Amino acid sequence: MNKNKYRTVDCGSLRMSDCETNQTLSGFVDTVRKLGGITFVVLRDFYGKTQIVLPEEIDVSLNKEDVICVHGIVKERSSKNPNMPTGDIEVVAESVEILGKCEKTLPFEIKNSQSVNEDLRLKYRYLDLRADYNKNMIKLRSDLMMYVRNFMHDKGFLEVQTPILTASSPEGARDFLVPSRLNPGKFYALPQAPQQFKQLLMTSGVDKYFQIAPCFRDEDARADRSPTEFYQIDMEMAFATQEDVFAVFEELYSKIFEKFTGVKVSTPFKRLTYEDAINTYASDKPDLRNPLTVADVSEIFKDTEFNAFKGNTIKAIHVDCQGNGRKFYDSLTEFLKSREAKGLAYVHINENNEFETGISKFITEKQKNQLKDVLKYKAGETIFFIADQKSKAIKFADVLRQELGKRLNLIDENAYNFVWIVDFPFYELDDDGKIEFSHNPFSLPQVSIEEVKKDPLSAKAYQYDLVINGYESLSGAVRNHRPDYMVELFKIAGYDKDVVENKFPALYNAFSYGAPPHCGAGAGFDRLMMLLTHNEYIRDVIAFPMNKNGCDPLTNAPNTVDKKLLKDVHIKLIDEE
RNA sequence: GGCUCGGUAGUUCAGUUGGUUAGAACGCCAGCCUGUCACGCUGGAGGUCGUGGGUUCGAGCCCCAUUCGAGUCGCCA
Repeated sequence: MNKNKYRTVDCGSLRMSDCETNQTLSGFVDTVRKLGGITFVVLRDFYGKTQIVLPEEIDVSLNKEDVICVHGIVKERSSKNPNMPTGDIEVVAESVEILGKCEKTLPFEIKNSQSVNEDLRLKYRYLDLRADYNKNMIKLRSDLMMYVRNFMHDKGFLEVQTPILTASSPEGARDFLVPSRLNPGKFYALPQAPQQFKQLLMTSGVDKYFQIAPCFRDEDARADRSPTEFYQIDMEMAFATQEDVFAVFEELYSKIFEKFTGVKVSTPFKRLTYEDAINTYASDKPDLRNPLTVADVSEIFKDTEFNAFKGNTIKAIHVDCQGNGRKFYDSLTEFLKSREAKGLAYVHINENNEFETGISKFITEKQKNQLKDVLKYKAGETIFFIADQKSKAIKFADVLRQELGKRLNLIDENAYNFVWIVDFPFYELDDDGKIEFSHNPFSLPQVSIEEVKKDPLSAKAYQYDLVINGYESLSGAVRNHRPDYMVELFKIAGYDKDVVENKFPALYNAFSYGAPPHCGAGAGFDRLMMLLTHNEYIRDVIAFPMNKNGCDPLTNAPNTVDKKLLKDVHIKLIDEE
């Protein structure tokens, strides 16, 4: 804070030792309490709050959120407020100047803004941000960004800024397009990630790169997904391996979580192969705070007479649900059906280890014993079954596992669980049974090209995610730096050499001049903020977020533009009749 | 694009089988109040019930359409 005519001290600093000193404070009027001749005003700035006393002689009419400047003497309070850091003192005003009057009726009460309709909050975001929780968020975000920058810089990473206007790439999400005035009919695209540029930097000989990079994707929003733009901690290392990337993030994240939440995080983080994650948790981003596991019991029921099970993949979860009545099961079934599952079968295990209720009459003694071997269930538990075609059975088992965790309070909300998901398959079959890239075509297979050709579907990629509390928080890979491999790998997925050359000319050409092996990752910065603040909504960790439909009610973006501007960029709108 | 939920005072919400003048809390305005700190007390202003149509003697409530918002599925490596 600068000392000047507006203030000699901020609103969070005065203590008993400052008593009898003359001070000048400026800030926003937080509350006004008038008691006859004497008026108490709580003055608020970014740093705190201080009570101001206006004696009867001072004739000024103040409203909430007026911006004022107060000169006065610090006095010990006759009745102190232990809930305020400055609660031992108050400033007895000698003069009050109104610097900025709050003339209009406030659209909402600032300290209650969290319960207000979000569109209204966004329209008046500048008022919403006056609230303490938002100021704390902005401060934390700034501190976190500085911490990451310092850490990466200290580790020898260079922050390199990559273009915001670049070329549209055929992979991944829908691009945001920007028309070119100088090149009629052509468009820039905003980058979905600096992926190509960071790999080009490696080819240029930059050894360690990072950037807190804006990324743009024109896709629909979710509570945890911003509809337009978000930030990534993007990094890449030359002559490095997967282990080197893991080491950077294990140190960075354990330090961040300890510094900003006080929670100790032990390293190295647990690792799960993609295959194990799917088999044990029915998800490639499992929340491991949830103790439930999913078992595949399809084999046990291969000769079943129960119609819903016949010919299907069957996943089972066993858990103690005692104390919950019929309503619990009905509502759970209802929930799964709302996600388009066909239904939810279950059996209870009574004290004598006998199956009862639900579908127990369809389960033979032999099947029961086999279930005991696989699930190791206990008396009093319930076994839930999901039966569907394989991909759906996995999907709904994941939904069920998460929902049981939530409804049975099995998740410690204050804990953080880190897990690396590794060994993603390089290829997978699409719905038509055709081989396609499962993650992206630019990672390196873990086996030789000859072996990939022999059995593409069992080839694993050096591709990894970091999952924190069920959020995919980082994704990365050891990249393929060999143009000859690129051609071969695209061929397996049914693409010719010229597809590689034409769609990814910069990378393909660059790699043809000798490229170092390199690897890296992109880690979601907004997601990290959400985890640190235990926030479910991504908009709550962004200073000026957009609404679900990619609109900003504050600036009215996106909006229509002048015809001349459109003409300049050679765009003609299709008129809607 | 699909599904679910919602739109009533400045804000958050209530509003019975469709029935008198649409309510509460907070906020706002005025008055009283010299130690409050979510100050208190008294009084007051404030409503196109998202929009359009329909059913009905009568609609905030029922029906249809539409619009805006949230959540979710698709989508997002």
